Amino acid sequence: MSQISLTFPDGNKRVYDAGVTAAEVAASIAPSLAKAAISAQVNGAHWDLAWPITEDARISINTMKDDGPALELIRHDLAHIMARAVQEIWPDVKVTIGPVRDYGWFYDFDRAEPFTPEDLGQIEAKMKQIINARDPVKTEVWSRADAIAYYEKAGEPYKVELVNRIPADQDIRMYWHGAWQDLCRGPHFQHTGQVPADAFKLMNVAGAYWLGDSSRPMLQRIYGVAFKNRDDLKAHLTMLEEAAKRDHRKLGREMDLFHMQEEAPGQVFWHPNGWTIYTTLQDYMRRRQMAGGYVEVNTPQVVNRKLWEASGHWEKYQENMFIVEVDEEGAREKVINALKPMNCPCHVQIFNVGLKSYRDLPLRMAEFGSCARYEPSGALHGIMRVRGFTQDDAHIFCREDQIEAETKRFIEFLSSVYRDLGFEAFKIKFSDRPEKRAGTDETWDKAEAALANATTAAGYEFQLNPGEGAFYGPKLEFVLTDAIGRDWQCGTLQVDFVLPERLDASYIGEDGAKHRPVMLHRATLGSFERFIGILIESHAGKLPFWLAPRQVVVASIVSDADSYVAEVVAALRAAGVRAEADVRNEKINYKVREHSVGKVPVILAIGMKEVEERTVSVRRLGETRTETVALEAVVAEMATAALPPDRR
RNA sequence: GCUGCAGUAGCUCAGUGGUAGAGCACUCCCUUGGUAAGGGAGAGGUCGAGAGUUCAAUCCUCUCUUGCAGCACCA
Repeated sequence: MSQISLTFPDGNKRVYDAGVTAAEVAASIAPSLAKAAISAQVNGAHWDLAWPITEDARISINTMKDDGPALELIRHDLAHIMARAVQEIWPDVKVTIGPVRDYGWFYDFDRAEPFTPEDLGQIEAKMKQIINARDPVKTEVWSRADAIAYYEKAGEPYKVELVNRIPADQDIRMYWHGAWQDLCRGPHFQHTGQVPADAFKLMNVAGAYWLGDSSRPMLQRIYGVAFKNRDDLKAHLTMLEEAAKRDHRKLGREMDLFHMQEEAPGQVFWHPNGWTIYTTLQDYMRRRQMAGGYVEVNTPQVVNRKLWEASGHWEKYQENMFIVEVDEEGAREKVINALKPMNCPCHVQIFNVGLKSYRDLPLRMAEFGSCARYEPSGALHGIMRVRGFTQDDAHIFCREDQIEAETKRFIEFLSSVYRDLGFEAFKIKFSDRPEKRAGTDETWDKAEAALANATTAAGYEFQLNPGEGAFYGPKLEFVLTDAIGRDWQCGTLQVDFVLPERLDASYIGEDGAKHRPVMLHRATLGSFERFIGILIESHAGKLPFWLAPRQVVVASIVSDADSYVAEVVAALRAAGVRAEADVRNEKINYKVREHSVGKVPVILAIGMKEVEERTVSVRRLGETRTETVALEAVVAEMATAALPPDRR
């Protein structure tokens, strides 16, 4: 038998017979390691203890102390254990796939009856039985034909399809937990009893299309979470509860920011408090954009279909557009308009008025553009995914050789804005050419390189989203995360070669001839609606002072202080602070509680002592201590705090 | 759009085949109280909309609508 050399993490090498398993390697080092081993890393790959090693390799043995591999095995084994539990309870259920994901796993089943919450309890109980049975896990590599024959006989059509989809150069691995069998690439524990029986929980059931394809059958997906021990599970469940308290839909109601109602699904009724946030943010963005070399425009909401036909939206985007038909007197047929879903075609119309010179480029045309999109009903989500929203949109008309500089300039602009708004970290996703696309490969090469280079030059890394670009050009997405970890695209920058062509935009170059500009679609916040949703969640409603709708509440302790309260409020307002008086016939405890719950950053309490001394008692949100400060000093401090970041 | 679940007072929620209840919020009265809920009284609901079954529907059935979770979508 041939021999192989294995290199350990400390650099030591040892020679083994080819085909030695990771379990045998562990045993050869120490009995204690053999006992503690759960899996191995072989040349970086996560390796089942039972798999043979056939060539020279770097190896390290994993134990339960190695979080990454341990959690991977726990969650992965639980996926199979859950599938087995389901099939033991309902033998006619068809199994499909069950991968590990953040904090746990899911498994998709085909079953005519829906799973109920009671079913989940029953499945959990069965899973614990399977774990306690400590069934051995066995792995074998099979031929494709054998695997297909096996699953056909077993009546598992989804598995047959999965086997057929495994690439030719990959092993087809069959696993058994006791007598129960599943197709899986592994690795797994050695027996089911290695999974902690008290550190997992089945969370919910939801529909999911087979293979993610909406033309395929809908399956039932059961989600579970799992950890190494019960405390970690508890901590996770507590974290979810805390996150729910930060939900912008809940805080929006509690802080009286906005509401939505049946008659206008996916559209926001902004209340005074919420609209204060909105306009404060918009004022800030307007100043930043002016300083950043943009010109601001405004364009129509309702536009005739002819423009949408010319831009291509009528063909590609009609399903998402609100169409407005108007009976015009004397007209042969109805006039058809659409609410604008995007601002770009309108901006090109402004660009097209008069002749543009190369000296005008780059022309950065901004609009707080109110858009309406008929989003699919299931996609709506609070104020984060809506049908009516306002983008902080702009289109940069430039030459191809200006794309890179403009992109870098925008990333720097965006990151400065995000920093001002409290987002130090954000993700950048880079979506490159899709299969169906306009433009030549050469142009795509240039555009993609420009985006990638500009991102790197601005000092950021990006995550590649292969093939996810728009048909008209590649794009960057700037992604922020909500309270429970869902990603939301906020900012974006998209290169567009197509629209200038379709709408015949041109400029006169140095050579005196007409040229086609490139358009960069870009948004910094994305939409005010979504961004404010993120802002609320990331601050748990405790917005920075300059954005807080009510910055200061001046609360009387006794009614004899009322006139001084009014004086304090007036002084604060005169200094540009959003201040309100609370002289209700309530105890100070009550007022403090109510305004603390309402996330007012500063409460100034006023009793007779303050009246006599011309001071105020300052209580800041999140603190229980108070301090007594002279009125003038507080007004000056609050006035400074109320300044937006770009004015400090 | 798809699958599942849900819609009862402003909010959070209980409840029943014989047309409804709690707590908080709201209004009024008492209370002037020093930093997270003082006390009392009162008002408030076409039980999401429509149709059907029934002597009788908030409750059962169907359709629609909105929301929630996930999937799909996301120029």
